[in-house]
Amino acid sequence: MTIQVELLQAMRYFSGIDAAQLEHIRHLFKEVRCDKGAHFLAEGNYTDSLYFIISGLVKVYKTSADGKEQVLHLAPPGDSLNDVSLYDGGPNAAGMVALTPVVLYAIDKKDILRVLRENPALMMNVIRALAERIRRDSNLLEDLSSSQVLARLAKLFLGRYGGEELTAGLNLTQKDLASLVGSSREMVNRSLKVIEEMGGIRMSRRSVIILDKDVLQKIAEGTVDII
Amino acid sequence: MTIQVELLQAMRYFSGIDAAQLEHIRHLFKEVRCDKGAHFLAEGNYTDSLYFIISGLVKVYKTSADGKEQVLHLAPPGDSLNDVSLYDGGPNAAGMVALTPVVLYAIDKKDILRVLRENPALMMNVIRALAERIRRDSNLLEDLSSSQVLARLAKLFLGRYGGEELTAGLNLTQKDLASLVGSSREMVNRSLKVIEEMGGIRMSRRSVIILDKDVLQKIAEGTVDII
DNA sequence: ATCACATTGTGAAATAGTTCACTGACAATA
DNA sequence: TATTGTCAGTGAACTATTTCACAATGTGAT
Repeated sequence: MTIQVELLQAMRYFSGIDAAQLEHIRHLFKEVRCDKGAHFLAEGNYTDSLYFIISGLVKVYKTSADGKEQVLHLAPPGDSLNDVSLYDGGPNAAGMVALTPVVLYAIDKKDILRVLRENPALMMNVIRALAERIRRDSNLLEDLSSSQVLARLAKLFLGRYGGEELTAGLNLTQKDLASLVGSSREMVNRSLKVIEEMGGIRMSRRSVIILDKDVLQKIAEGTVDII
Repeated sequence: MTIQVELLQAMRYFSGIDAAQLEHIRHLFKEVRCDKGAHFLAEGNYTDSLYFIISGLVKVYKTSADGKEQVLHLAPPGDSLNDVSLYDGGPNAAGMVALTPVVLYAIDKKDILRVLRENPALMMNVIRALAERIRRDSNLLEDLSSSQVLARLAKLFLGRYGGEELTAGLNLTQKDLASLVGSSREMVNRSLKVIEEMGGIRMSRRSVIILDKDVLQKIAEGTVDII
């Protein structure tokens, strides 16, 4: 339950901030542990904390009126969670689930806002982090509206989406993949088969092994015709 | 060509910043005028300026490999442009076109960064502005991947997208509407007819008049079955 | 007024993706 | 080991959307 300064330094927010300063604020954080599968933050609610991912992987998603889920991001360690509602005062903009066991450091809204105000270097870090996220989101947006499922899946495997490359240990189901690329489970299943036949991946239960990035690259570009 | 402090105060970045401070930095801005239709910022280029919209409307868009355009935002006066590349150091994340004659105030990257560093209140404004944008983008993202064209069009007319309600004076073509909702011109044409028949809008060349928001609301929710 | 051009309207064919319905495979646990 | 439940595979019907092709309409420039 002790908050470690070295772990804080690995967060995007605190990169380049010196240990002495972090030493002063470490007491403001609380460690939170989530089991795999835990929905620890619900869309639409008001949660007055900011979270940092120390370890594990978090799925950030939105659910539409008709129940369809769209994954916005697979957040790896170093990422912050729930920034948006903190800074714009609105409700939580997305839901979060732990895809693996997750360790978070949590800090109260009022505390982090105070710390920020007193620390311009930190604010610049936040600004950069938010800017990177906007770029990522708008790339995803463009992609979702232009390329087709096959290409989107290939891009996913190339690590173009969540920022993290998908590894074998993730244990994502085909349904998960579907909501990552904004499609249906069946479509993902069929597309995976195609990519497998082309030698890009090998499928097995709850995991996909990447075999040939060049093949994926070609599929991602839509250069390939499927017959 | 004179930069006016009162106009600066109307920008999201400078809201709540007092006139005396703005007086000190006004000399850093340059006024830029764009004709309607001018593509004044290209995606992928490096442009070391931040822009503020004083008047007019700017279309912010991305173009995919196969030439399809997706509109990210219709930016109204008060908005800043090109923030992302400024803060993350990457190339321009989107292209920009003036949809009307536009007046911008431009400031050099190094200048605005210096001003920011010296002014924590300003930084907090930036953080809030970026957070609002992330929320907007992720709503758009969810929407594009879930609802269908008819519903997306209705939402567009309800002002749920670009943040601004579409007015008659905009002179958008059906092709423009298509790239706003991520669809094709023909599909937009047919959908507009449907909405018109239901009494939600009245169409005329290059403009759409909103007649009945309740009808639009129902269409947006997907409550309506089209026969 | 006329010509050229951009915009709009529309049918029909093609396509991508969804949904449904069901089967088989696997894994956990009782 | 039997049972239960989740996950993966797959055909078939259906739906939304795109694409193509072309006609009609309006607009601006000369």
